[in-house]
Amino acid sequence: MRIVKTAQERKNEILDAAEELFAAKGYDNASTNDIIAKIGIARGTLYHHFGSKEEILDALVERMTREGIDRAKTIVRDDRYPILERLTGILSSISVKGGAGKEIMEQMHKPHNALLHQKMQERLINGVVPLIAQLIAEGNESGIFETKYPEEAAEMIMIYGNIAFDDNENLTPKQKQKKGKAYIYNIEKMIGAKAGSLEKSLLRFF
Amino acid sequence: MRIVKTAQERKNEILDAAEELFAAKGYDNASTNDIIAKIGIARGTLYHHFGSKEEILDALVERMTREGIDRAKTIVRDDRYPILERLTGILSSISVKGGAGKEIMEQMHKPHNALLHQKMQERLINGVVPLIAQLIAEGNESGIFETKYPEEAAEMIMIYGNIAFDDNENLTPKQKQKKGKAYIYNIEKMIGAKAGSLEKSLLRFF
DNA sequence: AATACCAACCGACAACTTGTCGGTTAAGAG
DNA sequence: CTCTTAACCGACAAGTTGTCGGTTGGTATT
Repeated sequence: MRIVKTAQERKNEILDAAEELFAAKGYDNASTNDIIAKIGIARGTLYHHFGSKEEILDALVERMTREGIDRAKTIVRDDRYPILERLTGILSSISVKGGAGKEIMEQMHKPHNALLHQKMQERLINGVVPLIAQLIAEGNESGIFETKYPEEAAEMIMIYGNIAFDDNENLTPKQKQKKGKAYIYNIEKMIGAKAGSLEKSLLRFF
Repeated sequence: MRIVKTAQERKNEILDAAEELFAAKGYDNASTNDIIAKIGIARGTLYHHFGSKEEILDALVERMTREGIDRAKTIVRDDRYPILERLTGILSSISVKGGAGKEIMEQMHKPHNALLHQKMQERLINGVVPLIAQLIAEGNESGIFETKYPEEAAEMIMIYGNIAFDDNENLTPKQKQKKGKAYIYNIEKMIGAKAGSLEKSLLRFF
């Protein structure tokens, strides 16, 4: 008797396997055969649920980024907190962004994961940049920031943040800390925030 | 009678073909068979000159970036020009960076070129960031800039510049111009340059 | 409780990949 | 005129993705 599951269950099962395998071997080197072997299904079954290997990757990227983006959204909208706090909240969620998918993040900058990396980056940027931009614009109006280009500043913050805190395994803790400080310092200057205001607010998160 | 060429000649021939094919179809979708068919050599010949398909990519990336990096180096070292001019010189060479390899740049952000994209980015960053950092540090000493973190500011400038002016085909000229202005504006603020000084210097290039 | 339907499942197979390897040949050295 | 060797060749192994006709388990219908 063959085992039958709902499409949703099976899809998740496939994504779970893909996530592990892509993290361990990279997208290029993990084959669809590896996936089906891992969960014991036939080739046809895999392609019944996903149209191609890349479609699996897309679904996985979607699943991996959804949580982070949703969290960022709720942070931005929660006006119980001042703008500064909400901004630092997002920034810290960017550089942490590990949590569950930490090991995949660590593998991501490796060459054989270029596609995964690019797709995640694109989704994170599209999802989070508008949120940061909105916050900066708000801060602009309320007088705590001052910049002519909130949208572009947000892009710069997000893109750099995403790349710079990515391939950092070879840095000492001290270097990492310096890099983080410099990041905050540069952001403050760029959006015209009072020197030290972001850093101060960021400290409250730890 | 079979045609024999020097290793250098043959390698360039292979890289030429690879460049065209990767630009047209992407690295993933262009096969080694496409390459050897295009120049009429046998499989074994290709692998006599390059150890793997990825090695071809690496050599190609090296060839494509070498010229730009060399140019940036000479710009930085040429102290006949003031610091401001040298900095804007590099910046414009980043966002232009087209010239010969323009069409490949236009294809580069597409998904099937993620690896090429990543490798070029890495090389450009490693090659150019130290140059920008040095310029900023010099400007710092001479009093025209003011920042605590020249190195990190340089990273941010380069990384954002590289990504932002990359997938821009879908922007109107007007939007592009705004983006460019914002980029310069943000850099000025970040490195503590006098407002408008960079932009003014940049105009002299056109 | 028999019937019919269909989504989930299967695995052989086609068509392609990359990389290997033993053998061949042009061209220069001695 | 040989000898050596770097450049060259193409058949082949081992693997990859995606397809497709056919099977089967659950579920709705009567």
